[in-house]
Amino acid sequence: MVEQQRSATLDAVFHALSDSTRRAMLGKLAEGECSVSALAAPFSMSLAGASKHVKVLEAAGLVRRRVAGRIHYCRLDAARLAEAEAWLRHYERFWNTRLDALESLLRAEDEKKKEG
Amino acid sequence: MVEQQRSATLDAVFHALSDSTRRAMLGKLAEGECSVSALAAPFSMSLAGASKHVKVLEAAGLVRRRVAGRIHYCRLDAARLAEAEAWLRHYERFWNTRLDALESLLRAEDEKKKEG
DNA sequence: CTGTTGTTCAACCATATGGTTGATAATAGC
DNA sequence: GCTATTATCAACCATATGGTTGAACAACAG
Repeated sequence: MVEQQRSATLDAVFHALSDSTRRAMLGKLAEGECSVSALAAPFSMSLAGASKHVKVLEAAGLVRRRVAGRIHYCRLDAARLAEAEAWLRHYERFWNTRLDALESLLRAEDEKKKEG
Repeated sequence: MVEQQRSATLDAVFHALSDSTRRAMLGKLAEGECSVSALAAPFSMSLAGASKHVKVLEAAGLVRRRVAGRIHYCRLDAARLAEAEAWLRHYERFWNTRLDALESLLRAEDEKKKEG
């Protein structure tokens, strides 16, 4: 059940990251806290549309919101990004392992040739 | 234009990763090359359905296919995973920076208290 | 040749997604 | 109080997604 939860989290995080508008928003948030309209500004899109993107990021746990008066300030919460990265890192390890295995295989072949 | 291409690639890769069925398939592929039906086996889903997932992974460049007779062998191509990880790693750096900044801020506050 | 296996394709369905507009609510400034 | 600003909500639209079934096709086994 914990696994399912983690899986659902990864679903949401990766889905949130699969849109370039949202990735750009995260890029801006990496510079610091930001209002929703400031986040929306760079895009030729209605504010309501941008607001939906912010909600997707929020639902994925990538963004947190602080309401001050009529302004909603958003900031990055990188913990979930770290989870996603950890998932990917597992495959990086596999990838390196395979490269290492290939390399030592080639080296062994090389030695054989020299000997023969 | 190169940026747009990279962006489209990330779109596809993150979208491919946003489904737990596809992540599980990648998990199996990490163990080694695998036929489509072997990939489909663990899921209570039609073969045609599973085949669609494989195509999504392939379109994202995460999986490569080798056809031998009637069997389609798939294998992981981790290069695109590495790209996605590189994107995430940028934010990890930001995250660490922020933590470091916070830590030194707290340390400074602490020093002040001691002095005062 | 026949039958079975591995796989894709096409058509279809329900639901999700990314976007719009117009209305609504809350707050700040005059 | 009136108006402009910040943001959400609700309804709607077109398209994408994840799944199904049934048919097709290629290849191996008898």
